[in-house]
Amino acid sequence: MVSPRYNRIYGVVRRIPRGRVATYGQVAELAGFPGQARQVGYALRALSDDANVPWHRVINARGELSPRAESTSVHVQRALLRAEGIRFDAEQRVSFVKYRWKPR
DNA sequence: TTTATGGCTGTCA
DNA sequence: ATGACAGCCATAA
Repeated sequence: MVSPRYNRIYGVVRRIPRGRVATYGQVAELAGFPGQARQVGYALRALSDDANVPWHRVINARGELSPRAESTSVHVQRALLRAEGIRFDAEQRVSFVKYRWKPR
């Protein structure tokens, strides 16, 4: 059994459409925990592999992928995003103007 | 209970 | 543009 906030966070992440990205802060806010972006990171970190959550669509406020314990994960994440049609610039950053998820 | 550590973020030098 | 700092607070030990 997981804590309610985690479920809340997972729910928000699941709403991110394909080909779009959201920041940790944004997810935190939508989940009802403004300013707690870090907790979002923890929630995603604790996420099991078989869980149906597109964790790769969540990136940091700079438009970059957040490095995790596993150094390979960044590489994987980037591959997943590109597979969804998201482009990276020379700095390996995502354009929020184009891909930022705008929930209504 | 106290400490240390984080897949973050905004501000300032 | 890059680096340092300070808040947010849940987990693990």
